[in-house]
Amino acid sequence: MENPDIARIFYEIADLLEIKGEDMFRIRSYRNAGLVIEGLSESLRMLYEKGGEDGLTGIPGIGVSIRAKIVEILTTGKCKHHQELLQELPHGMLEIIKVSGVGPKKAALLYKQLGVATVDDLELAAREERIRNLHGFGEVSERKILKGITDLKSMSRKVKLSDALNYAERFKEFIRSVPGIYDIVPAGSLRRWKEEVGDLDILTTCSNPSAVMDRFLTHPDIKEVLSKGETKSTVVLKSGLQVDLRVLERKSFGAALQYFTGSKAHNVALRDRAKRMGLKISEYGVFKEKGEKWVAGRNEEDVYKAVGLPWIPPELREMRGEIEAAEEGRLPAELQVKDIKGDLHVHTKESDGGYTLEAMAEAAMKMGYEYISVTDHSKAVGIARGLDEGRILAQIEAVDEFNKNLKKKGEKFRVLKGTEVDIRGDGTLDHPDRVLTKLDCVVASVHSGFKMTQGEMTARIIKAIGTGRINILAHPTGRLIGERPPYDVDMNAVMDEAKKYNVALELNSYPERLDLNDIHCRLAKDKGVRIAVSTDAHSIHHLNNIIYGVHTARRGWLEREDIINTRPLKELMRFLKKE
DNA sequence: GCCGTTTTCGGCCCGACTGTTTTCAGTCG
Repeated sequence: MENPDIARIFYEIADLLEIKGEDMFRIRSYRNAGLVIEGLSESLRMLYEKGGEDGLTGIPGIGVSIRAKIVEILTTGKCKHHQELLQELPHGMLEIIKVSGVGPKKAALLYKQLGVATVDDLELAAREERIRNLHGFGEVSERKILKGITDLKSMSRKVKLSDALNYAERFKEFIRSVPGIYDIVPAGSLRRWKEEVGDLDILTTCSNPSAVMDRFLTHPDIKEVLSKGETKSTVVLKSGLQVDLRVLERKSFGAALQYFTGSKAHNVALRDRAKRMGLKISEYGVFKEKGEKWVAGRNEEDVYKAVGLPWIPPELREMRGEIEAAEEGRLPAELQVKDIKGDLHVHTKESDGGYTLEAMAEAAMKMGYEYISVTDHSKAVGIARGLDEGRILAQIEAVDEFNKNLKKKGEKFRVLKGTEVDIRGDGTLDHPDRVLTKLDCVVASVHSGFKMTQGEMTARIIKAIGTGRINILAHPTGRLIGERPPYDVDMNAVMDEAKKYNVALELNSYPERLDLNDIHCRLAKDKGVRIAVSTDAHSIHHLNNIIYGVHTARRGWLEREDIINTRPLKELMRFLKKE
């Protein structure tokens, strides 16, 4: 049982209690516990193994009762309270409330009156027009339920951050032409740079609100308008992505931006704090004197200032201790793209890249970098035309030659001799030592055998680290967002070993990878393990993906000092030589 | 169920939109 499994149990308890109509605040506690657990950087299982029940104390939102349930789940694999609730209410109820427009109250009524216990029951009841006669329902709600079921079945997955950014840009362009417009800003999880985005929240301020709304609703990508009002409309695009548009007065822009950026948990905590200070925060501003007097809201800084906090970067607003850190003045310094001095994971035409060494270097120089490390695949990755010993030795010569020419021209830029050497199934490396010792930067990674058990995979990677020949462990979990889950590896053990052998873990900036993720980055920081933010570029254009890595690093609370490729070349070389 | 710069009891974030109602409950974010 790992954190996501435990969180799911608490979410289900919350849902089931809500259907039963129990106390709202108790329900919120369970849901909040789920949120908190999902956001933890350490595994509850590990904490419990290390420190017993005491190891689980002090986690905000986890009190005596929920802590006992966590222990119960960790030791027995189950939670009695959860099981009992599932005895009382059919499991299908958890699915029914996922149908848009059907919440816990309606689900309970449908179950009580019509015996609807599954989504299939619900569909049948709607088709047979049995729902319209219930109190609080009508023909329209019946139709909506049928539609909600269809949508649920064809539910489009979340979209990748990079795709969401593209959509947001297109809407910005589209709305920009409306006269009297001041601001158009994407908020929500996109502004927090979350790796996947469920829906798009766009915020506008305008002297003519209805014109913005009218324009928005005519966007050609819209498949369906879910709701429309004077200040808020919701649509679904042909791609299945949901987009919300809010129109506000300029006076409220900061408060609205704060509110719509979320996360929800962060906002709840912030509002709670405001309340304790005799203030009220809404999307319209910060108010005092029983919500009568507007005191702030024009910009975000003012909102945070009103509750005695410095501005908190959006990437940190996940309720992972950012409010306490803000209060104590220990928020991480924001990593900037310009802090990155070079890219340590770059492919060329020699393996599966699209450009020559010279072209990649030139592109990197244009970005203002001081160095790149050329890291083509090794022979085991046949599909990528991985390099054997002869070819990598030739590449080493080519790099030396290229650097010599740079020097002649008075350029300070340097190309590091590198490899992305394959970690074979048995944990050995796919180049011999006599090759690896000739290189400046050895990046190692797993490209096969993803189905190994956790024990096997962890041993494999630890063995590779233990060779002492590796500088960077690339895409450490192997996941592809929305396509392939991470392989099963004990990241705690890998990090401990990496620290011991001066190996940095990569934060791969490919939008499909973002591997390490934010939570693992935070764990690495806590453990003092170094990170390399690289792009794994296969083309000159991919070098720009560094932005995704930088913002993910921010989400993981990483600062410049935690990242090896923020160092100038000389200092970087000291790390690579394990000095 | 959690939590505490007024509290170990008594609070707990706030507002928009919809459909079914004749003033509001439910849902959603």
